Amino acid sequence: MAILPNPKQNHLLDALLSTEFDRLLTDLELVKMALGEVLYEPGGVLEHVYFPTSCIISLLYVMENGASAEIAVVGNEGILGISLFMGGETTSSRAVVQSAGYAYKLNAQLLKNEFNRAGPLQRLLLRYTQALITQMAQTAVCNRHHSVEQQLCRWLLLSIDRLATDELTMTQELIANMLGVRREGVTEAAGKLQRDGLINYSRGHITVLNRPALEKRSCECYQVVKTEFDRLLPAVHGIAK
Amino acid sequence: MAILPNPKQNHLLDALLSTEFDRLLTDLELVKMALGEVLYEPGGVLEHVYFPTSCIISLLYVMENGASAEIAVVGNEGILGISLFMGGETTSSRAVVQSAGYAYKLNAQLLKNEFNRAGPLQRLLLRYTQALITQMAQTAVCNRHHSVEQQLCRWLLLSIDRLATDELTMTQELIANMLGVRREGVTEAAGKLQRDGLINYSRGHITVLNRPALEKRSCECYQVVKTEFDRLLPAVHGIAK
DNA sequence: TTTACTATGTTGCATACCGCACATACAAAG
DNA sequence: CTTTGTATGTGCGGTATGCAACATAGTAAA
Repeated sequence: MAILPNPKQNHLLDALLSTEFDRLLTDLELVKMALGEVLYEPGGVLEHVYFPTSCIISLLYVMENGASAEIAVVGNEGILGISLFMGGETTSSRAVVQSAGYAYKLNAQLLKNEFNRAGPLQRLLLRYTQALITQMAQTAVCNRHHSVEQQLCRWLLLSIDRLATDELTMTQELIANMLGVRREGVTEAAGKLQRDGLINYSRGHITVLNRPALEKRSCECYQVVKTEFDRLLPAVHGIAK
Repeated sequence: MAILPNPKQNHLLDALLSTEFDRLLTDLELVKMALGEVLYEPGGVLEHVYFPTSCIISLLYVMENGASAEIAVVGNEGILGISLFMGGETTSSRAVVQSAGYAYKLNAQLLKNEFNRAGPLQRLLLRYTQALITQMAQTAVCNRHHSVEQQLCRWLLLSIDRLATDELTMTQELIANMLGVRREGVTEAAGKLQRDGLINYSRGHITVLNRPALEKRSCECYQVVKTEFDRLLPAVHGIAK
């Protein structure tokens, strides 16, 4: 069950050329990520970046009045800390562990050095950033136009895509915070999905039972994001040339 | 009144070192941008990038059902076509001229070559992209939590910041498309702002009369975006070292 | 001046979501 | 087994916005 953690479980690390990978390998530190752990606060200085293998990180913005909204999620397909190499120096949103698991931590300066070689790793990270931009843009659209149910479907799909399993550990309360809606709204939408046999949940454990049906009930946003990630970041396995 | 167009009116071009600027100068082509002109369609191949000097470009996503939402705006502080150097090759959203004016057009390959030198221009473009990401993220938050009036204020402020003037040529119908709300909603919000003396409008011409008051009525999103642009892209004037 | 068009104003109704209050049900700890 | 806490279910009123239909008013062309 518990798979032995391995840096190659992160798609970006997996896509590196062996020379680049070897340069970083000794500095990659395996860390356990606990649910709810806050990795970055807005405005903080970036000391490390994280390559998730089996956890999911939420990027969220918390407003002055305390209300929040998720901007994007990062899982084993990506890296947390893009503003490091984009030049921001500081983080721009809060990063919270949404699903517990493992990640590899890397010193910020080391990644920056590698990025500045302007080689395959740089190109790979920029492509990933482009995919992340698509996810953010689609989140904006989704927030404007789609119902809570549609957004919940999108959110569940994006989450299970980033885990090996069809099961999530996540209360409705937390999902509501992510989506920036009321908990009751999530309860209602989730209740419908459960009655229709698409999902099953109980006290913080959600299981997706009928994935195709969930995709149908979701808005187009899920497919747009997924397609763009697949296009920009195909499973390249060490051939990021 | 009509200022002679000059590439240096674009802040990114203005921030370049003279050696870089000189390499590009002869290939910069001044183009007139007409209101409503569509520069990119999603999925299209990028043949040119644009450096606006006196126009504003809207990046918008149009959904399957025809509804739309603005993702970000690009004016003389930026460049249209970031996915070129981010590695996407194709554009990911529709780009429409929101306010007529001028821009400098540049062959995509030339910019790509310059970007790949991994020098000051690359760092500048990445910083700009980071600022654009902030704008998109904030749009997502704003769409979730703020009223039409607040969003209208934000939108007006972001727009006039990107022009030299306090006047915009823009019907309420078009603003509604950008914000992804009903035209009536804009009419109502704009009517209130006019009654309170903050703006003046008539048949597609909007004048901002009381900018500080507009900032007060806006949500925090405007300041967040503005602060981040100012932080990442101070007026450097040829010292992007 | 008249006509036609486009932009803006207004009203009525439907609905999705919010905020609040509280009921229920499951689960872990004593 | 009981207690306690957390997760989920439900109902009620309020509000913002959506959808639709139509009125008015500038502007420009005939």
